[in-house]
Amino acid sequence: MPRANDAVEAMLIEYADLLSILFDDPYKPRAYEKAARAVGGYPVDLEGKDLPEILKIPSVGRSIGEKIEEFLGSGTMAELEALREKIPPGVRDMMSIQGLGPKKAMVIYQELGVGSVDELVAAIEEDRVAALPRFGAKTQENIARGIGQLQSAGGRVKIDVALGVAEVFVDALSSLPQSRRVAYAGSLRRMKETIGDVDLLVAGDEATPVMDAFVAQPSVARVLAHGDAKTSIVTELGLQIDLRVVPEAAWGAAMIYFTGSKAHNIRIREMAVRAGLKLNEYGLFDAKSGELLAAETEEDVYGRLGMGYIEPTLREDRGEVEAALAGEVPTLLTEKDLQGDLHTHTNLTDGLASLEDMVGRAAGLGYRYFAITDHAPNLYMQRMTDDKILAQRARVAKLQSKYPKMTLLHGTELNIDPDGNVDWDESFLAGFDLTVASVHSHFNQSRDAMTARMLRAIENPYVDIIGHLTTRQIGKRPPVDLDLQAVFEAAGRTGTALEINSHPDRLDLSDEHVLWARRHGVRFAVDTDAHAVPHLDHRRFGVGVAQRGWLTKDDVINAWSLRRLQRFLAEGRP
DNA sequence: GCCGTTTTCGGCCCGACTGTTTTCAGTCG
Repeated sequence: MPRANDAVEAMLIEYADLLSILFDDPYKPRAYEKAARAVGGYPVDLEGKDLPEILKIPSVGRSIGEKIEEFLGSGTMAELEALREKIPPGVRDMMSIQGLGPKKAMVIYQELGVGSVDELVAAIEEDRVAALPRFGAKTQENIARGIGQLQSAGGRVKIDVALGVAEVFVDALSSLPQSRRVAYAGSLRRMKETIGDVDLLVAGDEATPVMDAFVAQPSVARVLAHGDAKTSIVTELGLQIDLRVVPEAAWGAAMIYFTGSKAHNIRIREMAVRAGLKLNEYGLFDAKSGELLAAETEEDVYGRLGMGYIEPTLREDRGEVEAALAGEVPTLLTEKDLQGDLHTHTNLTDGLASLEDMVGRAAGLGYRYFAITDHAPNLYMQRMTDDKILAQRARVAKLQSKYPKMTLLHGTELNIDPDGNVDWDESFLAGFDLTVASVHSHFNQSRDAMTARMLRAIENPYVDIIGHLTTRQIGKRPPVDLDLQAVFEAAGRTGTALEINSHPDRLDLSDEHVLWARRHGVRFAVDTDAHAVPHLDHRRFGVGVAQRGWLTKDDVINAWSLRRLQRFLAEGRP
């Protein structure tokens, strides 16, 4: 369930959208958007908070504060309701069409009486949009295409898909003689779980040949814009890619700008303005003299603003600017810190690879320990038995002699049944080096039942790690309904680790859940849940989530030494 | 609407591209 903050954020953004449609003043909606972001990123849950508490949120003044208070108390806000009376919700929906903003949406509504995307489609078919003042055939065509894009792709792709596309383009552009440096930036570099469009950056003196080579790539389906500094295309998959070419001397400033996030950029630009400076994609300048102060590396630019380097995964305006100013940016978990993987499967159950192949790849990754955690009997389709899992334990023990530098741990992935019970009795569970417990069915239980179920599993002394807590599958299955506050408190109190499942379809916990859970002292396990050898490399995505959740290696049990991990696993057992 | 060791009023992040315009508004990132 979303926090109250998320509901408030959505309310403020809707209000800002309606203001931008109805009025000309651009600053008022911007103030609401800014406040909305501040609320969304605010670490304290606003549920039940009074006005003095609300006013502690930056960018929230009396006017917005009172609206938030009203909304928290009544679930709605009178002035928002009043604006909703004036504008059908479909007009706001139209703003999600590429190329159609608040002003054009309002003209379409006022002049044509068109108040929904469906009605807009009809109006375009009748050629009525092109005839509007300051519209035209081109504009109508672009809106039509924007609608097509909105309805087909729906926008975002999963991070592994975007990364694959980005790497192809980076390779192609890197081979050009005009390219000095090539990199992807944007939300992909920040490791967001889904990617709306891919941002590419090339350093070079000649933009035109790079832009021409870009639009000539085989997977380009359509060119949206083609300029000297900026070009945008859409691939056959419907993924938009933006390319910017900048002078090499401005690489650092450009990387900061194109990595974002937008909120982060706004924060540091405001800081620059206040210091009498100007920051853009070409560098940091003295506002008066125009003198260039920093541009070549990201470190230079942040340094000149009085901050240390900020990792891309932190750049969301969730406190990283304040931390950097105070010199308190945490040293984030990296792939290299991971000493092992604690959730993996073999072909004894539903994995594709043999025990030997999985362990072989784990050794190749340089792990100091590695856990095999095949499914337990209560997931009946896996056909697990006591004899089979004990035979596997013997095989693991035998295989150990081949890997003197890596300790093999024999574990299992238990099934949390609807009542919160898991497979096997305590004496049998005591025989495992570690256990992961996860929900695999009955996703639609009530919030109360699901929370009780999860708490019971967390309290079980033989459960070491909760796997994929919410069971969401990105774009396919929603998360289960849970009282996360209660779950995180219990996990922190009992020392039950929560998994960050690294599979790009899951990424469960999400970054926001990690931020929330770590405030309760929760420990995490960044695991792959690998069902095949290549899945072991998904850890890069799990590490991305961990970084976005501000985790250091001290927070992550499989970044610890074997001794420390074993002490952690032993704690709480009878 | 918010905010202030340059400001309690007058600013508000900045630049590129498109389309419909004869100098710029709208949109996007």
